[in-house]
Amino acid sequence: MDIVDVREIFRNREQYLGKEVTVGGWVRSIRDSKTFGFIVLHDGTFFEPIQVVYHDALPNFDAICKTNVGAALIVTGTLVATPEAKQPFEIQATEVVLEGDSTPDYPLQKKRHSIEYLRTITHLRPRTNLFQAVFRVRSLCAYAIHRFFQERDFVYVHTPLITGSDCEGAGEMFQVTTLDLNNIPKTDDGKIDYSQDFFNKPTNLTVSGQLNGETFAMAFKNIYTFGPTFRAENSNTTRHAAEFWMIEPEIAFADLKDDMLLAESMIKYIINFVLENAPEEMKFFNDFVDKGLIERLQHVASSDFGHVTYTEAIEILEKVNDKFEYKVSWGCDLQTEHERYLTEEVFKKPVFVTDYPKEIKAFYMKLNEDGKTVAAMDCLVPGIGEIIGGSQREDDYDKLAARITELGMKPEDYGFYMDLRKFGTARHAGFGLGFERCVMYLTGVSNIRDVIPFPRTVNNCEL
RNA sequence: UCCUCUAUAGCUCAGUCGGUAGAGCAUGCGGCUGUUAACCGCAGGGUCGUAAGUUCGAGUCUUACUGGAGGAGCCA
Repeated sequence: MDIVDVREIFRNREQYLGKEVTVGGWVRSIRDSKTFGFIVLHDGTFFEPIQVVYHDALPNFDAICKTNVGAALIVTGTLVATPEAKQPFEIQATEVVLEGDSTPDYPLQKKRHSIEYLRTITHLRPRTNLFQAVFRVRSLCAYAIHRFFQERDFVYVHTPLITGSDCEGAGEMFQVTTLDLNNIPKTDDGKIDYSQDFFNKPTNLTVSGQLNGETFAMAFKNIYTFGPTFRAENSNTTRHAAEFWMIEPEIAFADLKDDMLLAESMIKYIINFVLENAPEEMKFFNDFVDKGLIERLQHVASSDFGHVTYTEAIEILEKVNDKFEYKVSWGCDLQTEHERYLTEEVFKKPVFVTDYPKEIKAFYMKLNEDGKTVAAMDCLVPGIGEIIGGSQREDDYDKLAARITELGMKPEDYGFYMDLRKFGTARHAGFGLGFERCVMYLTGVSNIRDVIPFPRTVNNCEL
């Protein structure tokens, strides 16, 4: 018995029509009349389910009628075209084998459930239309990102998840320790004795692979990282998670313009790849999650992203300051409401905001000639806000050392990072793309918890 | 962490002015020869998130707590 994927049947239907097929899947819906019944079977390989018709000629007809939603079945029968009906074809069953039954209290019923309810059944929600579509697109999106960089000969670098560097400074970190928290060893002066910890010093989960990535960029020229990232921030929003994935390319002999070109072509590549390879899923999002999604993505993929400097952006925003709860002026950080106004009202497409005041950006960003701004860029997209943050890196040893000192940090804590500026420094740039935010943008799904298979947020670490 | 909203049947919700609980779907049983979240009939199903308070009486009013949602900050 060769079980064929439903995807294979839909994609090569002519080859299967009129022939006997065997499929294995889970019951989405089942209903019976006196002498026959219908099963909507979904096998996970394709967004659309396949309809099975079973008659009372089957020896186990009564048992099939009692089958519950969610049960696993293996069905053999003839594939018949149904041009008059809603579905293109169906299987006239000659054999229905109950692989594993379900029960009447199966939490997914053949009706619409709220997304919040589905969130409470993390282990079952992948069986629903919405999450089938989300997680197939997530998978394709990851593949598209690897393809994009590999086609351009970027080297994929696995930067460490456990870091002993306490100088990443991008948010709260999760500490990693093997110390017995019920009996913490102390030194004579009462501090925690990390000499007894696994790594002989305090360690944390990474909040960014960028600094490590830079070392490889200064060896391989073009590299990217793609891996999990951890932030212990107490944020409770639709777009923050404690564990998320990030893509961080780093390119040498390149400046901020090259960086933005890379970011823009990457976003367009991902959009085109997903539209081409998940048409059914994208149509579903367009119809039921975010009307106008496909048109918007196609528009983004075929037009140039907007560009505006921070200073210009402030000028634009100051003219409509009465719209905002937080008034803008040069030097202030852009709030969510300002970012949304820029990308949703002014540009109506993704826009790069560049050259921010150095005070509101990280220490490693390249100081511009004006001495006031740095070569930073944020890419803002409608509906999500910041999806990419990047910069050209400060490659001048003395300027970087001065900036580190200016911020009250110690250059000696950044030994390896300073060495890169000492031994053959070169201009270089990079950015970080929030993978989940990218999936949200592609699908129109508005809560990050619904694009992560097993989301970890404050107070929530199920399964 | 702050602000706002919210919690009633397995699910989605209604419940008026404070007077001891209702619908649809789902489930069970019966009917139906082509359904599309099938349809028709009958039935079962509730400590109204938790704890206190006001009241003759609380799903309804008050307070606290817990969970959920949205917004803000932080960021990707």
